[in-house]
Amino acid sequence: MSSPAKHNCSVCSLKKICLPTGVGKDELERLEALVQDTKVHHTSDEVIRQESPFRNLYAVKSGMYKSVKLNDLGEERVVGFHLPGDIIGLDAIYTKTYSSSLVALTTSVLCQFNYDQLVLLSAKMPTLQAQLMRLSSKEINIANAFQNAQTAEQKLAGFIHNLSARNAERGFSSTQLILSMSRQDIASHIGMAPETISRILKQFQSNDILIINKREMKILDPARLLISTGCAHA
Amino acid sequence: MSSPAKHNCSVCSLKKICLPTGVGKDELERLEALVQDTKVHHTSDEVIRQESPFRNLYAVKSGMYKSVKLNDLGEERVVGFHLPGDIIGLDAIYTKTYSSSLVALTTSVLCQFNYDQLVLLSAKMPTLQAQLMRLSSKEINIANAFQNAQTAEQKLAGFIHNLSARNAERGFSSTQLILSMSRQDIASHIGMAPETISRILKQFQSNDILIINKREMKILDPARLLISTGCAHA
DNA sequence: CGTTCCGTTGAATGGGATCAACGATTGTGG
DNA sequence: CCACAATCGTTGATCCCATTCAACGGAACG
Repeated sequence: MSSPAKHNCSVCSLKKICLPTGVGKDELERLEALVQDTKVHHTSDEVIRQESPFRNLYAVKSGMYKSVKLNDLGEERVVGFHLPGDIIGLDAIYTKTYSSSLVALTTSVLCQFNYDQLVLLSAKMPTLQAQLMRLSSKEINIANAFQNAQTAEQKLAGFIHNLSARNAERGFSSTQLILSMSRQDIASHIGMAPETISRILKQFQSNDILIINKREMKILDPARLLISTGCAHA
Repeated sequence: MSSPAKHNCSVCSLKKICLPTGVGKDELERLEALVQDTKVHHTSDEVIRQESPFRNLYAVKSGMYKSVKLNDLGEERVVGFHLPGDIIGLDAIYTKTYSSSLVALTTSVLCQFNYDQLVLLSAKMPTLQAQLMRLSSKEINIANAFQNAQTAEQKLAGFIHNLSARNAERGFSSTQLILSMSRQDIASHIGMAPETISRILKQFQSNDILIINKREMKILDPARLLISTGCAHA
């Protein structure tokens, strides 16, 4: 299911958005020393089990993961997708148990930080403390992001736009996206039927807003995609 | 619009859920000294203007507030309601500007904390730092709470159940609720038409799940209300 | 006393879910 | 290596839930 791998925050391309952001060079070594494990996972590997006790925060080093929440009725819901640089587990600080399971969507690598040690270190490193609060704050914004969408078109456009923006934030292409997740995962995440995803993607294609081939998407008209989200005017 | 009022965390009934949680007695005085202002607001007062620069966190001392977000198309959306003890502004730490406006729903009181000073203080007070992270983490959970609901019935039941739980958390009644907000505000918050709110409340009443008179609600059958949320089985 | 907003009710419409079927892809085991 | 199963993605037809439009009584307010 997983195998060890080398880690080194100093040379990691994601340090600009990940935990080390704002942390000084010398201090970085102390943060690095705290990374207990860096593990490789493969598609469908379950990394975190929902309800298990909270001990670690995780940072995505490469690949993609999804968070899946199971309710008392046995219904599954994808609560989020995690890209490289994302911090996972911030919501569990309060609840003390992980609120969802974490599953790899493709071959992916995860860095692991023990939270108690992180807290001890951040007490001595104001920059780390500040970054922890910033990331936690960012997570609140992410969670609130999808509240605007009313129609299925707006929901899906918002999802794609968001994925595009997050890609850009990481220095990846904002127009060339690889959807590592299935249509069902997308549907579950934004709260609609997979059939509707299909139909609206088709609609976007016939309007020349994007081209999609299997799980490779090319955004042709970012401006009209943004308008489709219902968040901006023409 | 607002007038000064006395503040004193030590004797505040909300210290068990508010910022002071976990903070020692002597340390509490230093936190108290940091409260710059405690102001009284009245219905419809705008306390925070969306997009204004982030400087302070706020804690609700009494009453109720709503957060309202305006998008580029001029559409308004209620993104949250704030009860006594709630911390407001945690999402703005990342964005550096407030992402929504804050409006009083009734005569209410707010405590104001300068964030920079709070950070300086928390560097010396691990308990305060821990509470800031806990509260931020809690906010992530709140934002994710409504993702489960599919139907209008589930959304509204979830909203009422949530309000009831938050009331209980504060030592108030979990069955006797005062809805300080309008039906339109509720509708905007959970993403449905105010007419539908009316119809489903009527349905809940004829099923003897609750009784509602103007803005006073009495929950008769919390168990069946929970089932209506679609989060639990019978 | 008129005006405005709030809350409710009725009737009609439509958007998205649901059900069903099918080809394509992936994965499995003999 | 291939037959088979299972999942994925798409398309079509139907239905139902929630929005929309419209109207009205009541309360709050100036």
